[in-house]
Amino acid sequence: MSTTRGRIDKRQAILEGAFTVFARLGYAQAGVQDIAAEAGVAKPTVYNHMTDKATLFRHALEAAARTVLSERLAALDPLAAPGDDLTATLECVAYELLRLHTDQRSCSLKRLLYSEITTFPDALDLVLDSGPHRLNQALADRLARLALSGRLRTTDPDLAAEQFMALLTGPLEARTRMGTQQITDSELRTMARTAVETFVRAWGHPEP
Amino acid sequence: MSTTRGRIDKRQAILEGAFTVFARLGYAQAGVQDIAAEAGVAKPTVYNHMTDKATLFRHALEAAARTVLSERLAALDPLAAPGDDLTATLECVAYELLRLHTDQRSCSLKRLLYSEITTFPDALDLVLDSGPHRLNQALADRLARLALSGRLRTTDPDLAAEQFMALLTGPLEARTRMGTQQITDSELRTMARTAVETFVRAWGHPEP
Amino acid sequence: MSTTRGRIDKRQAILEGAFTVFARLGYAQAGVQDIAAEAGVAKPTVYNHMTDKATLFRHALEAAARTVLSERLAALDPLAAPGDDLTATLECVAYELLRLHTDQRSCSLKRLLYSEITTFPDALDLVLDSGPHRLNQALADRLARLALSGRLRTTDPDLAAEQFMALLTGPLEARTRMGTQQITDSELRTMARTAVETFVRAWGHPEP
Amino acid sequence: MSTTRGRIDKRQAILEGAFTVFARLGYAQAGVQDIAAEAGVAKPTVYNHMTDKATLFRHALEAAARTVLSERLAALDPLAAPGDDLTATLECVAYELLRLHTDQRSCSLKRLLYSEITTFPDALDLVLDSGPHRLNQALADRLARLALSGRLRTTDPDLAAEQFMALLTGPLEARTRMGTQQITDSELRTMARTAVETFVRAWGHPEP
DNA sequence: GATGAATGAGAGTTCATTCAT
DNA sequence: TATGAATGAACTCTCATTCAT
Repeated sequence: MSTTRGRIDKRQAILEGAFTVFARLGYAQAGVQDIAAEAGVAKPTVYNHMTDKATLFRHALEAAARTVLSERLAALDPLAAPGDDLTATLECVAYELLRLHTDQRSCSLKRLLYSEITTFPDALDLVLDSGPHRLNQALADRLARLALSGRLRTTDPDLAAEQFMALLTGPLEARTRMGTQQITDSELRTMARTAVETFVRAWGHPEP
Repeated sequence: MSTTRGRIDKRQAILEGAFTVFARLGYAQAGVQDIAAEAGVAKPTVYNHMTDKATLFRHALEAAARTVLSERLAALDPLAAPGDDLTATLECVAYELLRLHTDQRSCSLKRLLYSEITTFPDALDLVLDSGPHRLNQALADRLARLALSGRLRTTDPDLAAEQFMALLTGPLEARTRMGTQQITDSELRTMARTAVETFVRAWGHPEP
Repeated sequence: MSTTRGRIDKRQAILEGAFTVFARLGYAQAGVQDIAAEAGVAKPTVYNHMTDKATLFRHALEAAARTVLSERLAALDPLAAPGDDLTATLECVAYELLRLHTDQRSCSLKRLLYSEITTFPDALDLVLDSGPHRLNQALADRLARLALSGRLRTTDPDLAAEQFMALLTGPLEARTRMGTQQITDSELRTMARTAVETFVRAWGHPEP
Repeated sequence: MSTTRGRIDKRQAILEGAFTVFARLGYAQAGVQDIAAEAGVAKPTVYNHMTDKATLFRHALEAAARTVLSERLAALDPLAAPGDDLTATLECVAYELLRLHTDQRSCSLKRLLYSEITTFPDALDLVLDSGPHRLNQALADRLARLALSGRLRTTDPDLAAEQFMALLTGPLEARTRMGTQQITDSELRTMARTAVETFVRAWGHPEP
């Protein structure tokens, strides 16, 4: 068992090291050497697990995307049982999503995707399909429930979800200088509040 | 004079060729050879004009960014003299901005920026500062005027501008698969209308 | 015992697999991996039997050389008891030798020797000494007996043997394109007859 | 012109260096590094002239084969105007051929051919066709003339040529240990005399 | 000023060989 | 004993960059 365990650990270490180095240097600049060093193994060991630098890249991307997605999905949980104060719940979710959108891994993943789209057109399928799309859909589901129970007045939950995410993350890009600048937690809360405010103004039920 | 002219032309050809090739292959994959070929000159000629591959990249990026910015600024012109139908004017501007955001050069520029942020931290200053920031500011100016004349009810034109752009371009990313997929013109118009609709609902003056 | 048996079998399998692969790819191109696969064992097992790739090569060569030599020696048997028609006997032996010289293993062995002479100068001692030399000597012995009994008129059986082999195998090289082209059996017979004819004309007793 | 000259010189140096190193180490063991060093140029320069290590090998082989062939053809010249003593002329030619067959380049060429036949099946076409075949044909032509003028009694000059070469070079292989051992000049002369003697005994006109 | 030729440095990939099981 | 996994060393080939023309 320990053998298998060791092998799995090494594979994991390689994938994580690969993502780290790719994120730091970009695909082309990152050397397999560097990745091996980061993972604490020898270069050929990398090739024993992955056939290619390209394959390594794809797998590293996929693993990171999986993690990122599940974190974001988890952030939607509060919407499943919103308290009396819908706006507060939305702000809570919004803040959490913002926080996740600005963390290291998320930014790196986005950057890597953008940079290598042309070289790895198929990487999009690995990441996008199981990424934003699924998140949007999950969010739309929640919003649909809220609409059904009369707490939102949209008839197009997909659109509402899309615009919620747009209002939330759109400003992020400029403020973080495309993910290069950290942003204070309080500013993050403000952004969440602002976005929710506009969202509610546009889609919220005018409670008398 | 013709010599000087030829020199300028060559410089221009090199910059454009560079941007084309960088966009196609990314910074690291693009060879100076390829760029020289694309520009129709010999490799050392490139070095006679630019000291470095890095310098070449920066200049090519800068030139492209200038073009992109001026196009976008021009798209805001209708807002200077909006007709009676504000919504229609906004939709017109929105559509034009969307069109510009989805064209080849814009997408390539964005991709290149994302990919090389870590390698060229200073490229952001060249592009961002004279890019989205200035566009946002110009848009905010227009919106402020509209607010002053009572046609919008915001007191924070910067925020309004930011959210206008967010509602507009946020959905773009998913729909064009990060710029890799073309999008039909009619869909573009729908997106413009949808964004403006929500924007007006949130910020428009409730005309009785 | 079965263990010992299995071990011996494995050793044999490794040696044969090694020769096969070396013959197919050459020493340097042949991977120990390939050899292990051909022999149906794992790579380290090869190293359990042979210390080195080089050692493996030497042993494989030696084994093949032994086989080849014994086959050729056996082909000389008819000369021990030549019938009345000496020419016919010679042709028979000649044909058999030619056949052996053109078979797969012989050609491969020759090729391997030539290719790795510089890398394995000692391989010559393993193969040559117990190869052509011994064959030549055996043939010379037979011819000496024939001379003694008056059926050949040479006084230098070594020379006669050498020239017999030369006349026989010299044309082979060109006709088989250095062993790459198969040759029809009838052509083989013709070549045997032609060589013997000339040999007899030069060395045969002018039977009145 | 000097530029062109320099380029040609370098190309020549590379080809010669390549042949030298390939001969010394074999195709697979020879590093492009080594070849470049031998030629006195940098590694990439080799790649500027030849696309591949394989291409380099082919060209080097071809060049060497051309040289070897022309030398051997020149050795046949005396047969064009044989003096009164045909045997002497034949011995002279035979000796020269032997000498050429035992020189460094010839042996190396043969070794390289044998070693890489499987990897470079087309190399045979480059070398053989313009090699032994043409030599055999040229020799056959000379012998045909001699037969016509009544100084040989063969009716099959091709066969005679083939056997002449066989008698000459067949013993060479064993005596030089496949080209690894030098051979004294006097032994070379003896071998030439012996071969011619047998040849004349078989094909020569029985001068009364 | 523009170019063909040359190069130093370095990348990905493979392989013979060795532990640990 | 036989093997899966790991590694150090080496190799082919590429590229940004610089002379000499």
